Amino acid sequence: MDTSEPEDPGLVDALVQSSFVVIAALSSLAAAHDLSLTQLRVLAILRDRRLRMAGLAGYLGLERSTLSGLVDRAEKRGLLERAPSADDGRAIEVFLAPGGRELADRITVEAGAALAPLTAALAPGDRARLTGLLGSMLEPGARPR
Amino acid sequence: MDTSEPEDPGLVDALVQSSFVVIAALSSLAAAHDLSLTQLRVLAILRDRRLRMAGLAGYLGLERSTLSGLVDRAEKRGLLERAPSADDGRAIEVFLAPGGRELADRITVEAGAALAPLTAALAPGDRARLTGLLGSMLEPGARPR
DNA sequence: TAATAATAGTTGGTGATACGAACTATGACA
DNA sequence: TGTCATAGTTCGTATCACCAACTATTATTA
Repeated sequence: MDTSEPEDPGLVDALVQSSFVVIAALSSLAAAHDLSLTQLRVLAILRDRRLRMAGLAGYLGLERSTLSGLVDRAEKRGLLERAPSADDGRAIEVFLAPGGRELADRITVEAGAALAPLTAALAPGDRARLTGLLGSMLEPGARPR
Repeated sequence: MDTSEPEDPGLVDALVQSSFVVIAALSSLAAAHDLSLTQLRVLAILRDRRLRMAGLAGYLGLERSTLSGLVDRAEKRGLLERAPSADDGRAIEVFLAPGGRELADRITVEAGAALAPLTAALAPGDRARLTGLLGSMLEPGARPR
């Protein structure tokens, strides 16, 4: 007699554990390039986007004030650039500087390698299945909060 | 003509994205209890274990010195307790204080709720499939690094 | 057994991260 | 035009995390 809402501690545990493992791998990859995990995220996000400070803060779930310092440091390192928005005199757009693009590309490759021990544990068919399941879990509207 | 190592940017992307979503949910859950993500992890880890400082640092991938302050603050809040090890006069064991156990239990429940939007997006059969796939991905020896 | 080395944890210094509040400048609107 | 809202920044504070140096205890080994 299964009631409506099935409890799934197994799935929650698996999600949490695998997430920590993935994040740990990315963190150490970031550290290898002297980046914080957040900076790595910024590079990844800006790989195919150009965002205003507030937009980037939204993606990251951070305050605008936090971003100021973050972008400052990344700009000083030649990873990001700032430019005033053409549409809005108050707004500032952030995008990858050449150095940032190069690093972002390299990190994308390295991330695949860093996670290979995980993905390689699955048969090709299972890899595709997992990709599909994660994808449908992330479908718009599903995000917590 | 598929060569030996299939590239799977789709899976890597899905893993990274879902991990960030899960971690963000846990972070905001932690913040709701005035905890950092690391402190939340400590509570979760010590839920069924009693560890020395170095052991806990190992689980978390942090330096021992980082743990000292972390445990200090948590101890001051009544979440953790320290006790000298019976076996080794140098070692100190850390474990949940009553307040920490209560909070850890509550957070376990809330984590399930926080991730419900994700897990609910899947049919029961898919939930089980996903749990299985993540589980085999995390099988011993698969961990990156 | 006495001297040396290794280990456990802490302390102190530094830099990055993140927040909130207060501030400036620009845009929206009434 | 005057008021209000928005975009970013700056400032102050607390946490997080690292490293190097230190104390205390345990292991080695000569």
